[in-house]
Amino acid sequence: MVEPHELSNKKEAILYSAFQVFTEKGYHQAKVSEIAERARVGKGTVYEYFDSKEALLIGVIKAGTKYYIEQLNESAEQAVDPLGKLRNILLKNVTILKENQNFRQLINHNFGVNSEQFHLLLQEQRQILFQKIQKILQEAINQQQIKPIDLEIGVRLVFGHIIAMDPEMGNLAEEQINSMIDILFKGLQ
Amino acid sequence: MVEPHELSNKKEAILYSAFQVFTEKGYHQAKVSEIAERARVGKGTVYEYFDSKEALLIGVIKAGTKYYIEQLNESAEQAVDPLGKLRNILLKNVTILKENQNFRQLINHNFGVNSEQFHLLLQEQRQILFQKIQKILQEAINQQQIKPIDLEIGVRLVFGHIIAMDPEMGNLAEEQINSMIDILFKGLQ
Amino acid sequence: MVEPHELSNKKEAILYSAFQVFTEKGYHQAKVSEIAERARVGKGTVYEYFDSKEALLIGVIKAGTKYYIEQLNESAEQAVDPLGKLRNILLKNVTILKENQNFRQLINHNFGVNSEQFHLLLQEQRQILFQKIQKILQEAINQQQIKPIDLEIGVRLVFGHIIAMDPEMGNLAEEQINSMIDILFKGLQ
Amino acid sequence: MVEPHELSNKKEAILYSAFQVFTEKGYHQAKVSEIAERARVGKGTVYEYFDSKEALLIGVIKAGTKYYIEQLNESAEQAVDPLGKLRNILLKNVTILKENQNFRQLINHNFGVNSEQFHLLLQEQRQILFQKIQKILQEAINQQQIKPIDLEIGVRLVFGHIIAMDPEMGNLAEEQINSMIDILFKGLQ
DNA sequence: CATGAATGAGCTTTCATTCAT
DNA sequence: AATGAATGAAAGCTCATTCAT
Repeated sequence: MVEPHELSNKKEAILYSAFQVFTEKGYHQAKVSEIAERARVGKGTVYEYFDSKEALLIGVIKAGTKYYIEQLNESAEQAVDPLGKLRNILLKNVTILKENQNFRQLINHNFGVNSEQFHLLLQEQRQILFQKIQKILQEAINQQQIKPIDLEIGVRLVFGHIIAMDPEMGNLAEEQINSMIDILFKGLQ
Repeated sequence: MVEPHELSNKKEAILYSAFQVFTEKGYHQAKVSEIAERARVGKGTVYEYFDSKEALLIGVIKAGTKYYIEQLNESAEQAVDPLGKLRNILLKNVTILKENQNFRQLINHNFGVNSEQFHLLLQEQRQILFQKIQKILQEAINQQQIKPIDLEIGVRLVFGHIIAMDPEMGNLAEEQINSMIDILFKGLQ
Repeated sequence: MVEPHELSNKKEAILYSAFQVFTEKGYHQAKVSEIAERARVGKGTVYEYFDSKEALLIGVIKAGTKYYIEQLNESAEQAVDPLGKLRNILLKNVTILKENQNFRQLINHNFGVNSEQFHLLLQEQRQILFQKIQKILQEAINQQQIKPIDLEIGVRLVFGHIIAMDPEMGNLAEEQINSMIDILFKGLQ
Repeated sequence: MVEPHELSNKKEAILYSAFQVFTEKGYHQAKVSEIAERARVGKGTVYEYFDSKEALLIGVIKAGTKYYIEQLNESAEQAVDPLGKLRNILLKNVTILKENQNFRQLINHNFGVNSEQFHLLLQEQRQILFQKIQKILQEAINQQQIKPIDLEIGVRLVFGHIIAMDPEMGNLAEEQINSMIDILFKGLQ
């Protein structure tokens, strides 16, 4: 485990430390002073790199979702046929959430942050994911792996599955996860 | 639209006013003083009826989820066969969320409230809903309307659909909603 | 032990209940509502009999010091010669304070009450005690039991002894108390 | 007279300003905001140096009693024989209390503060004084300046004298004070 | 670039007191 | 005379942010 202050550059140290603190305590309970301490920098230094506590949250979320989407993309690329890609995305998603429950908490526990910017960012990130899924679904339709459906609906169904398999509701066996995906695919065929 | 202070009894006026304010601003941004003002009572009066700001949030959530679950139950009862009930619940859910977007916000915007009690309450309410769905799925299996599946999986799939049809991601036409439900049912058969 | 609410008339019940609560918690920690409850009357009723919380404290102190001084007087009267009276007063004082430690606390714990009236009252009561002592000392001088001293000094010395024998600093054996009085008398002779 | 804000360091300015306000108004009537204002610092700054309002009171008392006991010690050291030391302590005590009536008020007016810590501190300080007196009395006994008495009693008698000579009951002439001390010594011989 | 001492706006909560019944 | 629901002033404390060094 890397400690925040061991990171080479200060901005990253602050970001990582903020990730930890926001995750553990939630935005409102998190203190800038604690973030600074864990990053082993002065409180003022945090403000050299980020305009405000909220900007810090935004930064953390940005870095987090970037990583998340990259991971999903990578795992998608390891399959060739569209349904294989979709299955990989769904499986990987469970893995990421399970291995990194903090990440989930980071977003959920901070949903209460009433900030236009925060919500726009989350929506934006969701859009990126949605477009990826949409593209895969279109391929699947083109290759007649699933019947032609309204893509809006398709994306939502996949997203619903992502939520349905969230380890926060309790862990699922590999087998159960695959069954759930099978049911989705069967419905779509 | 009824104004909070028009409600006959003070407790209800406070509860309703709190609902509005929590919804609009989120828990942390909400001021007890504003809640009191809108309910046209003194700040102290709020504390006559609720022990703390948090107790007020709990009260609001309790009233809200009670209403929500009652509505879903009622609409379920209007069908006789299990899949009909399930369809009704899913349809009604969309209607409730659409008509009452505040309610969604109330829960989402306050998810960040770091309170044991708050999370327990939400979990408890979700359990009630889950048990209802589980019972319906069992009936559907018994009547051979769907194939015998792991109920855990079944409940999650329905829950995933509830999320997938959330009007917050944009409104869906009646037709689209029904197709989504059809896909679910097809997957389960 | 008599409970406050068993007293025949409401004013006394309130007074006694106030005595208990002020004693146990001190003036600032005492709540009018608790005083009312213990006296088994409504909060409003307290205000029928006393203008304010402070007036209630004054009332309690008045009743308490009246009792205290009466007791000292009575015990003084049980001796005939002045020095005997003085010894009795000093002995009785220890007994009262020991048996009724609450009474001490009532005065000490509320010394912080920053009220002109309160301090005047205490001073007034002290004056009454001082005059009694002064009179006895004068008699003792007249009867040549002690040498003629400045009465101001004499009164203070007796008062100092009262404090010196306070059971709050720890209990003294009967024998120790008498030794202390002997030392005082020897000094005065 | 030095104004609090003229003190070189902030902590001292706050301490002195707190001393004034606690003295003038008593603990409960004192507002942290007023203490801050008089020290010409922000309210938050007070909390940088002291954890709470109560910690501030403790700090003030500590500084005050430290000064008080140091003064008494110093004046004791200016005599060689034990009874001389005792006389010096008693005389100095009157001077301190007279010159610094606030100090007395600080302790008396705050006796009502219902805090374990506060009372422990006062008791502790009283013990220090008592031990000093006890040691002197023992020396006096050893040197046969007074007859061998129970030291517990001796200490109390001296303490009673300290109270008896309190300028709050009215000023005493130098001569009167010395007579009072003479009476004590005569009693002890 | 880096710091952390200083700041003060802003919030929840308590409770003496009032007054309509 | 008796009540207690309603009130709102008042105060301690937190912590994001600033800025002089």
